[in-house]
Amino acid sequence: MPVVLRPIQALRLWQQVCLAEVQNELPDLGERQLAILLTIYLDPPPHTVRGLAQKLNVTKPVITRALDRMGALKLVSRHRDDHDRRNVLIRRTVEGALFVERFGDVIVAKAEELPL
Amino acid sequence: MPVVLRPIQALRLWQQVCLAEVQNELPDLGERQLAILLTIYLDPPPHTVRGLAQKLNVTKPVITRALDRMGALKLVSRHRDDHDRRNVLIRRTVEGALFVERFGDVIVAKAEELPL
DNA sequence: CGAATTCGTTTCGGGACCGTATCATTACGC
DNA sequence: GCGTAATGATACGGTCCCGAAACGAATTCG
Repeated sequence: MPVVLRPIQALRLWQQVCLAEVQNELPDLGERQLAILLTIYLDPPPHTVRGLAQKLNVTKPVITRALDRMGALKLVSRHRDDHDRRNVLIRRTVEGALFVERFGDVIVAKAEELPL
Repeated sequence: MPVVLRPIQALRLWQQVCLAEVQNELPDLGERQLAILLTIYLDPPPHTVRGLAQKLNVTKPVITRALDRMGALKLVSRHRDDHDRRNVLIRRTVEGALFVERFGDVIVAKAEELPL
């Protein structure tokens, strides 16, 4: 069953979720950081700096710095690749999984509240 | 017909839209700016700085600065209220309406592409 | 081996944004 | 009028982020 969404509903949904995120006191990740985080949690591993940079069409330092910030928040973790020690593999964390899960729940909740 | 969205679909949707916004070259508004813009275009007028600040639960300078930036992008316009010249009324613009409309279309398109 | 390549990080200069406090202007009660 | 309240704008100090360039470490290839 495909997801049916009219433009006005789509915009309302986005507004409600943005409002919820702005109002809560949690650290709000930027659009780029959120895109990176969701990619790590939704796309199949392994994830590398270069791979993420290509997927998002941004430069590598953007990824490095986003990982610094999200790593400090324990949302992701970095590990050297033993097969090619130049690579850094980005992995999920328990905290990150929880964060993403809650975020998904917020979207679903706001979608259910949408006026018809 | 309520909007039905499972968590995994919600997250995928958010990821795809974030990716689309990050990848396009257009100015990317922050989460707050987007929340303000959508509120201006979705909620009934009139809109004032104070009203928006209350609705978003942020301080007034946040609104003023966001309006500065979005005003420079021609997405909104400011006008003095003739009935109470302390007030500033925020109004829509043609460019802003186009921006919002196009944004809604992106969300709808990404929703339709979601895997089941 | 040694040079070139690849990967992730760091540095640098600059811009965007925030929160607090303060300001100028306008409205309103006395 | 005059003081007070309200509105939006501004000043200041600080944090975060960006893009470009340069860098160190690891790998590949001649």
